[in-house]
Amino acid sequence: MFAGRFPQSKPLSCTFIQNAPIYEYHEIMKKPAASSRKNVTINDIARQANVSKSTVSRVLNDSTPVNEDKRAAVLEAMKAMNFEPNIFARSLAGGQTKTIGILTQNIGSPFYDGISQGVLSRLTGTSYSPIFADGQWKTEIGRAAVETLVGRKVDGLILVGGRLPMEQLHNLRQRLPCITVGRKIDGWELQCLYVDNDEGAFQATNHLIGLGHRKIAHVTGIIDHPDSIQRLEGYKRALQEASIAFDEELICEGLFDGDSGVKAIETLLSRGKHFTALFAANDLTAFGARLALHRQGIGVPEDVSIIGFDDQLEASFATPPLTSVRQPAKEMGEAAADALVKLINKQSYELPDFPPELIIRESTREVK
Amino acid sequence: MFAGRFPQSKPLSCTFIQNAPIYEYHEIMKKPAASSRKNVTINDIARQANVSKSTVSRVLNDSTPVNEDKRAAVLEAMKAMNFEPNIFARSLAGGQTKTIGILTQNIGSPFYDGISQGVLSRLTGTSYSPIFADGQWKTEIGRAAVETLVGRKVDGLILVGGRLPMEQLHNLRQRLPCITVGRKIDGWELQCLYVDNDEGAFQATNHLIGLGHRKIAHVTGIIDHPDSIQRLEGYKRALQEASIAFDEELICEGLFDGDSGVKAIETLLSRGKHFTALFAANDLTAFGARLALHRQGIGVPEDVSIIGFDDQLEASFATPPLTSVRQPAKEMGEAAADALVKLINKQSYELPDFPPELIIRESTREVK
DNA sequence: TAAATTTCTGAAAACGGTTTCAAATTTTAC
DNA sequence: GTAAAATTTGAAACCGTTTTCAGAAATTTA
Repeated sequence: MFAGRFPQSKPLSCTFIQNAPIYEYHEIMKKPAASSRKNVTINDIARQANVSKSTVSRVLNDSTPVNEDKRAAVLEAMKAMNFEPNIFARSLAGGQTKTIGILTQNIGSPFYDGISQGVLSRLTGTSYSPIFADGQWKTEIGRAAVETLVGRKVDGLILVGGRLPMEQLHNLRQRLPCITVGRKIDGWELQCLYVDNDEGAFQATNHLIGLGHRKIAHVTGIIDHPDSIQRLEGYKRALQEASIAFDEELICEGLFDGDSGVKAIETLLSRGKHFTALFAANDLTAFGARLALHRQGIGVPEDVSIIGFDDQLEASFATPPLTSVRQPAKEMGEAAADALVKLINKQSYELPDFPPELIIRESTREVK
Repeated sequence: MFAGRFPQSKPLSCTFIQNAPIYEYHEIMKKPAASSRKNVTINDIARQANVSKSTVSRVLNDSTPVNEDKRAAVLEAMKAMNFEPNIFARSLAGGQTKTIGILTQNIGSPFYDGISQGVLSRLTGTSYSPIFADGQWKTEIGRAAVETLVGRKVDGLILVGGRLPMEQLHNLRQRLPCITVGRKIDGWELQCLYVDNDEGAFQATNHLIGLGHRKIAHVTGIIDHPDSIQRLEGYKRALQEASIAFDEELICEGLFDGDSGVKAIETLLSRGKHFTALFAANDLTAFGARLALHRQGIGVPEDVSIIGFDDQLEASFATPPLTSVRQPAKEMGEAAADALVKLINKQSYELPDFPPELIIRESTREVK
């Protein structure tokens, strides 16, 4: 697949002889004698501590009171023999799998990536391990991905974005604890973490209006993407509240990428529409637009103000630093992970609020 | 699959009584009566197909030839009853877990993120599910993370970056298939995917030299990070080959973030060092430097040329578009996933080569 | 056609835990 | 001091597969 781009100048190949890869560095690290690596089981512990395996199991799970002497003996044996319970045996026997499924939408967006990062970082160190599956923002693929995760008997599910129909979501929720991130679902108030896109777009647009701008262009994201729709809504709402007529010609359809910003500027200029500000559906698009304007000799923010959405890391270091709507992606991921773990363990929890926040930098200023 | 079980158009709940599904109509999705949601097992299939469970298992694994009639009967029964083997039972019984462990270093770097993405996307759709654990570029945490993954009996391991000492790596490799990405390890030629940082830095520096620059500053990454060290090496090597004396004062220590770029410029200016070009350890740092220069009224590329490293998405849309060393992160992740799956299944494979590639844009030009 | 092979197949034993159930022991109540 | 209740405990069943082992059936060979 890399044929064109990455010429395989030095193709290395690996051949197996009698199923054993050939290693060259034997002297460095001797493998612990394979035979003795037999896993320590609950039975070994039971024997060592002179109790039944039921008792060991009870100590392990703290499920039933156990006499203090025996408990101590068991614990000691476990420590001495370096016992580690077999996760698979445990889950087979009906327990939890200590596994959490994450459905991501792997589009390389800093927002969605940030969420995954937050989840991952918060789960590291707990007894839960995350299994990721990718929905690619496609309904069908997402459905299959969820199926995979459920098939792996995850204890809970974090759904990041995605397009699963409500029906399935409700169904899922009946079966196992779920938390959704980046998607607002009525009736799921307690299992839903999201930034109000509409509100963020409203704030952004309103900020421009407050600076005196009246001709505000907007580059949308992928047109049927829920985030795009809501951001467009917020933009419209702000205009309306300020009694500014919505002008179809100031809208350009984009794809959340940099090129969309470039093309949008070209389109707007070719339409001959005058505009003094631009609200882009995300930062990357804003960068593209800023570049295109620069090429046309149009200054930012002297001639045109620009606002992005995401407040990704690079926004602070753009020239000029980009005003943007901050979405606390990583924090949301962390909160989602925390909440799910509590939900699984039937503990009560609260979901913090994640209001969008307008970060004002130097790409916006009062209209000339 | 999902659709089959949970038909959307007509909300149904499915109850199994003596293995025969009985459908009842409900106006709203209702939870399939929890008690009766008994999973279909190999035994049910055996009964239905009138064979022993051993035979079912054989069909399932294609491990031993089975009479064509029976095989057909089994397959039919499996389809009819919508059988799905229990992964945990399978792994307990000694089989594979169909699980792949990924050790990431979650620093939010576009390069390392891209690798994870590539791995994830390539694994989606295969029978393997990825479990992620985060090493945070810390030896101890990484060690614990690997421990977790191994404890989950993953079939193979992808180690992305990280600082595990060689000893442990060799040890690991004895125990299960491993592929490392973004780290070069002698003796692991067949299990190692990396971009030659030294070479990339060399190309970058050399490009500047070719443009006539002689006073080339360099902002390093985190100083003891292997990538940083190698990039600094490449920079030095290029200078040396061009007989340009290495000047300690042109080096600024950074942290791979945007601020490092800003600070570096401040430092260089305060040192009163004259420089006509800057090679930054990564794009983000380059962005920061470009911004700081802009603030000082120093033009890029008119007065100072800048080169970054990573060629992240935003580089193309910076003002001016940033010349950078491309690392095909996602492709590497994909290749790693492919290779590991083959390694696990004892198939032979080849590792493509991933040479760094200098992407020349508009942030570099001939020295005045 | 009988003997020797080769193919299939099912019973039963793992795999490593959890959980039910009833017996054994200790406490409490009267 | 004894009956009743509560607390611990171990034996055994079970979770859903894979795998070994030996027997049955089909095929070859002599």
